[in-house]
Amino acid sequence: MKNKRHSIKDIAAALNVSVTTVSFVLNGKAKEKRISEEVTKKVLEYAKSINYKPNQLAQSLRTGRSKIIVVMVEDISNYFFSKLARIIEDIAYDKGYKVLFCSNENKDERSRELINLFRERQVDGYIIVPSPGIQEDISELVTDDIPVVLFDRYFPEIETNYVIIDNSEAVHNASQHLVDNSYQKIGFITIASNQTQMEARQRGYRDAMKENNLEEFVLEVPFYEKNTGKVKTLIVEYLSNNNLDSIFFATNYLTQIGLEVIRESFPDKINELGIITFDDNDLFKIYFPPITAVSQPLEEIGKELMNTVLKMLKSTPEKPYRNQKILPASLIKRNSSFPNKRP
Amino acid sequence: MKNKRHSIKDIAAALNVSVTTVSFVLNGKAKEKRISEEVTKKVLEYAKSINYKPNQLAQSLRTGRSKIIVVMVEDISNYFFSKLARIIEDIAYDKGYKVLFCSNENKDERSRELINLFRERQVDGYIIVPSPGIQEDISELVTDDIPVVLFDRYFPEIETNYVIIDNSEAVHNASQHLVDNSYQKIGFITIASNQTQMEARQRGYRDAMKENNLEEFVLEVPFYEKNTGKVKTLIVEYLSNNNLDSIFFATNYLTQIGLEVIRESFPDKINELGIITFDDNDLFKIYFPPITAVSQPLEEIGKELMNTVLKMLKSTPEKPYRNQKILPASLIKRNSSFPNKRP
DNA sequence: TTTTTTGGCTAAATCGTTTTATTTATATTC
DNA sequence: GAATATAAATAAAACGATTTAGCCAAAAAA
Repeated sequence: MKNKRHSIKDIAAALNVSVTTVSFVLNGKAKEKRISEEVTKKVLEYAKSINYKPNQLAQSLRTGRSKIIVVMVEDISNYFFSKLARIIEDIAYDKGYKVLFCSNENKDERSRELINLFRERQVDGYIIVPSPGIQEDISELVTDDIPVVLFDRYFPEIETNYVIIDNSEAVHNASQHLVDNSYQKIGFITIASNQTQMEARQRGYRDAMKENNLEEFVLEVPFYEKNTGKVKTLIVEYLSNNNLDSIFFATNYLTQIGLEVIRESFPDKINELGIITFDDNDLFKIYFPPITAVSQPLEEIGKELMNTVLKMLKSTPEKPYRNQKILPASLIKRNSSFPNKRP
Repeated sequence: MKNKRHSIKDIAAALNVSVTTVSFVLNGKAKEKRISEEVTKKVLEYAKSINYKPNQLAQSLRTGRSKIIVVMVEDISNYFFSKLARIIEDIAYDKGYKVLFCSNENKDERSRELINLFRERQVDGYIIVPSPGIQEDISELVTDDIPVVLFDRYFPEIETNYVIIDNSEAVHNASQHLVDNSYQKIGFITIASNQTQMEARQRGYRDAMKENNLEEFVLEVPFYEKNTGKVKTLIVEYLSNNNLDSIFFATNYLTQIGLEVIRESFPDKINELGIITFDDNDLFKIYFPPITAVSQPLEEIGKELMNTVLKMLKSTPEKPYRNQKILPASLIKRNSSFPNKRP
């Protein structure tokens, strides 16, 4: 019962026409290449009847296009990235592309490895959350005219397409929201990093504090410690030393650790501390208290990313498609940032 | 500066040897094919010097192997699946395979579409969370000797490899844990489905109730309603009509909705109702109260899955590799299932 | 010396497409 | 009637590898 796969050759043989003719017809070039209607019809019907599907590998080998797009994120198991992956996946399959997801763990070495791996495979385009030090590798892709779109963060010093959100604006607004709700000693817990998105977030916080003549309390924890123990200790100290009335967590990851710390070391504070987190999560909505979050427009980001790659694929080196998009984030206000609505 | 990619032909030309020779050497067949040490060395060195990387597409076209494995899950943005994806990704890249993730949304139509898509691409192996009605398509893969491993659930009626966990045992234990902590009116909220894993979970609950002479309270909500509204209503009714002292949620997805319902409609109950959920989530640990969860051994599942596919790839149709693995799940006991430790 | 073996290497077919250049037959123009 | 134009189709090269079958010279065996 093993029905062998059919090739264009089989069709040609069966119909007594040449492989070329079949190929032309199947690629919709019948008219242009002046294949008679009669033959065209015959080929199409037969192809359909045997359920012919072209061998994509052969096609790719010949055309140099693989119809595969790589999405490289920091960690695919992260809520933000996995939700986005799902959206990108849908759009891509819709357009006849497949998507390879991979995680670079924000490490340059791994990013490089992955990019090389994919270049061997002649992947058509890249959507990348760049780790801090891979400007050069990205530049190389760009000069080789391979479509790349960065997101979440970017390199101001190199000319690339990117889709990001207005981090500083988002944090600024959210900080102001805390102020408006009469919080006065607002802490900001972030990661020590000079990546654009983290700098922008911190800037947003600092600006808001300055505007309101409030003291700034910033805690920078070292970048992605594997064991969260150290980070926890730092947060405990920080919370003990500063008598804050509210905290802004600059990433989802920190929020999780932060909440854990609060639960373990300051359990009674959970219902009075104002809390805002960057990046939403389904569960924040049902937390006690529900947690106010800066929410990135996932749908829009996904669409914009895919659109950009697809347009780049269609553009020529002479007339490259340029798109540097900054989308606004929204603040989802929940109880955790209203003193009067607690818990 | 665009350094064109090198082909085997370039090497051959540069060294004045044949393409065949180069290929033999690069595939480690120098000895076997009696290529002199001198030539072997020359080729290897040159290949290295120009950083030669074979074109995988051409290789795949010729050999029929693509070094790609597909992982098809219900929804990649789901916590359980995305965590697992991350683990599988690591193992695969380590072994020289790439992984294509995709989501079938538990729909047969989509599963079929995806499988066909990938067969065109001559993907080497499949790891699949099967939607309810695709036995035939799976069977077809099996009879065509394409490696498939099912997981999370399986089809008892067809002979396939699979990696699952002992769902009934896990739920049975967890239910007993509730009983041991003096809960008496234990509800079980699940999805109306005859998939193996859901049936097993319900069986585990019912058996435990019977053994303890406790009444069974099962709520089956319709399968994956897109808008959660209906499900919420059902849960509200169910909770109002039965004066339960504890609830067992059969999936992560239901837990989220359930907690939302409790938060909205029975906010004071959150601190007395016993709660257990199937599938853990990072945030359950820091919930108020922290939620007891049945936790699947992600690492192990991932390893087992990849191992199985890889072994199947190495086996012959005459001597197929068989592996039907049932792994135990563990119960992570947190406050939500101890009346005396609340909240 | 002739035949056989073996060591070292390579030509050419193949995988399944796409695409360029060419052929053949018929119709049109001068 | 010869030259040209057009329609319809095809042969063959190419993409970049792997693999089968075979060549040739030197060494070993007869």
